[in-house]
Parts: sequence; C-alpha cells; structure tokens
Amino acid sequence: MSDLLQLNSPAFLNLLSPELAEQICTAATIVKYGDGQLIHSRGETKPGLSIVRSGAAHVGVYGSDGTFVMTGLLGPGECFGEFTLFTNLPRTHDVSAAGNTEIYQLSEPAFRRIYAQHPELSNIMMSASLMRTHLLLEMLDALRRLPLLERAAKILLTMSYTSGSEHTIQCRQTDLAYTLGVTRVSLAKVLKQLARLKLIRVGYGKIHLPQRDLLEQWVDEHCDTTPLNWAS
Amino acid sequence: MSDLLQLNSPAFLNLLSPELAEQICTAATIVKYGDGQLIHSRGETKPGLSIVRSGAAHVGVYGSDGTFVMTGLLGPGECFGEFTLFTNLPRTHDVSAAGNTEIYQLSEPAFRRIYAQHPELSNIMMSASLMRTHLLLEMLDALRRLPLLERAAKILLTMSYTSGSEHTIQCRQTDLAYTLGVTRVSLAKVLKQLARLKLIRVGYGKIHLPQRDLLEQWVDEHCDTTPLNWAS
DNA sequence: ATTAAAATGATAAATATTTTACATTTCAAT
DNA sequence: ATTGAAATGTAAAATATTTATCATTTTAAT
Repeated sequence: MSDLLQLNSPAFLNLLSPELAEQICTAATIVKYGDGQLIHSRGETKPGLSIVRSGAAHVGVYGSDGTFVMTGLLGPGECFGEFTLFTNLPRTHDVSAAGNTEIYQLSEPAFRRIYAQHPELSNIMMSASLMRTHLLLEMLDALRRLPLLERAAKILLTMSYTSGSEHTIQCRQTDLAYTLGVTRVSLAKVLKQLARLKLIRVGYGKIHLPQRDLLEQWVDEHCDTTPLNWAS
Repeated sequence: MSDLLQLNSPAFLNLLSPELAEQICTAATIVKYGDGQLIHSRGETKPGLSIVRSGAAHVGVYGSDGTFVMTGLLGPGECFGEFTLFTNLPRTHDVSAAGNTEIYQLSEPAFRRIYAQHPELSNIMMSASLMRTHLLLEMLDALRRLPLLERAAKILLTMSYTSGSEHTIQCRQTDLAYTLGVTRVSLAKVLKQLARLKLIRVGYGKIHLPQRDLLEQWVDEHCDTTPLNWAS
C-alpha cells in the first residue's frame, strides 16, 4: 500500500462539480475520431482545451524517423491542451485516437469565459497539473531506477489508471517498448515473464490485465520507494 | 534553434511583477541552510511555498538503501512546494541545500492571503507548473530515446538552466549517474568524452561548462526531435 | 475462404552497461 | 604539512540490451 502510483487521481472532469462539468461539456464541440486519427499535432498554435469523452487518446511525439514515442494514454474525463492556454507556445505533443474516440473540444474564448466565471476552476486545474507532474516524476523514477521487468509492470499499471479501461490496454508492443525506452525484443522478453507470472495476458495490439489487484500487489512488493506515511 | 530545451523559462520569481515579488518576499521568512542540510523531507505534511533566494536546492528521493536519486536542481528564483498547497498530500520529495543556501519560506496562510489578493498569481503558477511539466516530458524523452552521451549532455544543459549558475553545476558524479539512470562507471566514461569535446570540464563535486553556448549547439545538433516551428 | 498487411515470436552475433575491485585525486580538518 | 574521508579514475569479467533477420500469428479487406 505504499506506492505513490496508487494515489490514483481522478480524471479532470470528475474533479469538477457536476454543474461546472455540465457547463463545460455544453460549451464544447464534440468531435469524433477514428482509430489512429490525429487529434492534434506538435507545433500547432491554435489554443484550446480538449477532454476525452469516450475512447482514449495516445499522447506522444513523432521522431524525425517517423517512429512514435508515446508518453501517455488518456481515457474518458482526462484533459489535454492546457499548455496552449497558459503559455503562448505551440503544442508540444502529437495526440491521436486509440480506437473510436470522442473529444470535447473547448475553444479558447469559451474556456476563458468559463474560467473567469468560476474561480474554483483555477484551483482544480492547478491540482490536476500538479498531479500530472507528480505522475511524471514517478515515471522518471521508474525509468531510472527499476530493472526492465519491474519498470514494465509499473508503467502498465499506470497506464491502466489513465486509460479508462481497467482490464485492457490498447497499444502495440512497439509503442510500449519506446515508452519504456527499450527495444521491442527486450520488451517481448519481459512481457513473457509477466505473463508467466499471470499478471498480464499478451494480445494482438493490446495487453490484458485479468486482475489488476494482483498486478498492483506485485508492483507494490517489487518497486519499492521509501514508503510515504500518508497518515503522519 | 530547434530544441525545446532552449525555451529557457524564467524562474518563478522573475515571472512575477516586481510589486508582487516584493510582497511575497516580505511576507516570507528567510531561512539559511548549510551545504547538504535538509530543507524538506518526503512525507512531511506541513504545506508552504518555498523559493530559492540564493544558493541552490537538490530535489530528489532517497531510496530505501540510502541512495539519493536527484530529479532536479533549483537555483535562485525557482520555487517548490506548490504541491502541498494545492493537493492535500504530503511532500513527495526530499529537498536539500547545495552549498550555503537561503530559502524564502512562505507559510500557507500567508500564501493564501496573497493568492486571494492577486488573481494574476494563479495564471503565473499555472504557467510555471505547465512549463515544469514540459521540462519533465523532455527529460523523459531524453531518458528513453537518447544514447548515454547525448543524454548526459542534454541533462547537464537542462540543469544549468535551473541551477542559477551558468558555468558550474554542483553535484557529485554518483548523483548525476542516478539522475541519468546509469552507474557511475558509465557516467564517468561519457563525461570523459564530453570533456574531450571541450564541452565540459570535470571537477571535484562539480561540472564546469566553460561555454554553455557550445554545449547548447552540440545538444541541438545531436539530440534531434522533430523541430517545432515556433513561428508558424 | 483467401490474401496481404500488421503485429508478435524468436534467435544469434554485436554492442553497451553493470558489477566488482582497487588505485588515485581532492578537500577539509587537525 | 599530514591525514582520513570523500570523490573520482580505471580495468576486466559478467550481464543485459540492441541490431538484424526471419518465422509465425492475427486481423481486416476482398
């Protein structure tokens, strides 16, 4: 029970009061994307807030050789694009749909209007952003400190939290490998090990987590950081 | 000129209007720390905002074996502790002084008062937080994609941006190695290479960057991500 | 049902990294 | 100036990862 990852933060949309959530969804346009379709590109400058309505979104960067490095997988309720609203900088990531996906697209003016009307929104966005920072720091730590087997388990678990679906993670081994900073060959090896441990099942274009609690427990036991005493 | 790292974001304190900065510094207590002294510990719950006044702060986590994994180096004007103000969670990192260091410690009530009085503060904190997220994503990318030599160069450069001193980075090779996710032996090897390239000079407990522009240029040429066209 | 494209499975040689061990240098305290 | 602790320098064997191929499985489209 010690792991920071377990502080499974609720998605942005669920942090809002029902009224505010309602208002935002109403003000937004719902846009549908097919599997693999590009939602936003790195370099775009048009600002706006996006929230996953259904499906999931892959966030990452295309290298100059065309390879895609995934940095995150966002499920329903998760938002992205805040960066464009609070800094005058272009988008830093490519975002594409994982399966059929609906996105609430909120234009900058609409966002500003709501933001001005609801002072509590700033606190919520701040807390969401800080939570994300925190997850990133955990991910960095995993990347640096954990052997590949543990690293893979931990990141699969993290992804399952934000992906929306508890038992299936939609992504190719090639992408996962890049996310973990290793080659597909190395990844395949550890996936097989995790499968032997009955923690996952490897599918075609997806990884199944038959019982996430088991994976949680395993990660907990094997990926120690100094336990935080949340009660203290 | 393509690299995201080059978007050398100003420190928090410098984003504030002079009046606001003044008010914050006045409201805060200045606390002095000697080299290596602990400023905050992971697990602490007392909230508050800290800003480096002089010197520098090492941010990281102690593993259960006592080893320290540094995740960042903060110089004058940089802040930390926002996490404790916007989430009800304990501190997630250990922070210690690198050399003689002065910290502005702003209590939660003082922060809240100023925060309520200055609506623009929320935007600034948001933008600072998002910038940090961004740096972390860059760091993650470097960790995953770049060979050790390039990775080391890039992270040294990043550290030089936030450390306050342009030409010297205060940290032991052991810490740097952990930060890069490799052993000291591997790190030493690439540091020697970087030194041969005249990009750095290795000291005792510190690394010198005689000409940061040279390092910048080298990183730019060797650590390609798809260039962002900032002008578009 | 057949087929082609996409993804996974698997292997071996080449390369990189870690581990382990010990030598040397630097710094600060006497 | 001397000394001990802390940090860096270096080397070789053991281990892990990548690279480069090719085979097999799965999926979706005809």
